[in-house]
Amino acid sequence: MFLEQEDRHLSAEELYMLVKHQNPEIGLATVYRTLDILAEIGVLIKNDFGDGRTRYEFSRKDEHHHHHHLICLGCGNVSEFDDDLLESLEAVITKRNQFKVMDHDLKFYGYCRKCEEAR
Amino acid sequence: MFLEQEDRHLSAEELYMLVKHQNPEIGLATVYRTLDILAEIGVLIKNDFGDGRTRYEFSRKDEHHHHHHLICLGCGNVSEFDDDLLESLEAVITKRNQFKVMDHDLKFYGYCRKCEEAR
DNA sequence: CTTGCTGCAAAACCTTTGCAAACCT
DNA sequence: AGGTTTGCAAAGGTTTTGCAGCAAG
Repeated sequence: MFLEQEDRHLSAEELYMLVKHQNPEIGLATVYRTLDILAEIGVLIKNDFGDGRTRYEFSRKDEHHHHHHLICLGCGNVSEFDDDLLESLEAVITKRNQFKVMDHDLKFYGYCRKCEEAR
Repeated sequence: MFLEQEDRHLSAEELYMLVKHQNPEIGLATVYRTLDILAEIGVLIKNDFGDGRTRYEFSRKDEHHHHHHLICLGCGNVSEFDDDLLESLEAVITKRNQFKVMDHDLKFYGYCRKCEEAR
């Protein structure tokens, strides 16, 4: 399976449709199974943007700590955003809440330029 | 319906079980319908902690901006965490990414004291 | 020949919906 | 009566699983 085609945040169904063009007899289950494996070995990252389906993106190993997402409430498009400041926050939390932070997930919901103009 | 009983992050199913004790003939659909209404009028907040079900918590109007969550990877327990610093980040994002931020959602995954000790 | 991958269909899971019965006022 | 709310069962949407068949070593 070669899903090098896209660099975005696609759902299993969307990937299925794409892959089906190259390989019409593939099954949706195989896509899910492959995606699961790729996520497990760290090639992909699973994301939940609240639209009821899991979305996958490539994990870039040059990122020491992953980026965050800007989710447009108008068109649903997802863009990315880098920021370091949560790292220091984790230390504060660990001390203050007796909670050993392993990972974090930050999402911003709002409107992209196009959708904001259209409002 | 009186779900004053709990102050945590419960799922519809869990609330259903609780309410059923007082009122055994209630249906799960009614719980969902009521929860939807309460969320719509702002009494409850819907949360998605990645365990496949929506979890509800009371919205406290004394919070100008809502808190964030610490989710234990061991026992699944959810605790809360307050921090102001995302407010200023929103301004940066708006300028830098041409993205009008309406809301944000920050979650930390890790281990609570008990689970961390048990590891 | 044995092991692992595949596709298909069915199941699982959470949530929503249709509808008739029950409940107000 | 008229309108609303209910419970039940069925449907919905996404993801997982069982299993027989195919492929590969």
